[in-house]
Amino acid sequence: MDFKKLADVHKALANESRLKIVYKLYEKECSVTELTDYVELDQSTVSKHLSVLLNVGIVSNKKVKNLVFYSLQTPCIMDMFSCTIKVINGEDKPQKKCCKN
Amino acid sequence: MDFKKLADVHKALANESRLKIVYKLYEKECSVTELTDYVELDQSTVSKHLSVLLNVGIVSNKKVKNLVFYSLQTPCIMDMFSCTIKVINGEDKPQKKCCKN
DNA sequence: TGACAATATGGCAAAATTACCATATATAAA
DNA sequence: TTTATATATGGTAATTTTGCCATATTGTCA
Repeated sequence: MDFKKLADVHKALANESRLKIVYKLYEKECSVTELTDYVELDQSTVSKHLSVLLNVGIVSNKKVKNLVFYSLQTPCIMDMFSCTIKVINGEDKPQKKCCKN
Repeated sequence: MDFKKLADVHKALANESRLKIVYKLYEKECSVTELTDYVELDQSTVSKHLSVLLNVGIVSNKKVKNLVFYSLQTPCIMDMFSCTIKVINGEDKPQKKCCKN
């Protein structure tokens, strides 16, 4: 088990602003400017957040004219969140599985 | 959506040593001493890692004599990891879900 | 080409995280 | 009670993360 890589993915998700971005991208792909307006942080900060998500493969991007659109590469992430929310609500208990494959 | 709490859960998982602990606890419940031997960190460090996991509800503990046993409270976490690993391997692609409920 | 808009990068200060040491606390056994 | 073992907590230095500003880069359009 590569705990380093596993930790890196969770690190990418361990930030409120990046989580907001991921949720937004689940709705639709967005340009950096759209995301910057949405999360209300400096454009350079958003750009860096996006590179963190890009580096672990959670998002992908494509250039259209002078815009760069980001999209959620791994919808799987949203299933992870449904588990995370169960953890928050203390809904999962030993002997049960929350999302069976 | 409470992005703060969501981020806190992922923060708890955003550390190699805590991930090792979670995997170990998936096998069986362990005392702090057992976990300390396993991850090879200072006992006080392990104790603090455990309190992080405890605070977000990922583990629970119980006292037996002068030992404190920790156990995985949310097996759901292991399903999250199977998704995380797909992210790492780039196996998930848009339009597909990796772990359907 | 020049001017402009969108995005990325370098640098920095503040804040958060990590792991250690020392020590406090609690429980058990002698 | 004394001693020993297990766990938790306070303090601190090193490292990492975060977000800003300034600026570089890239692409579009006139």
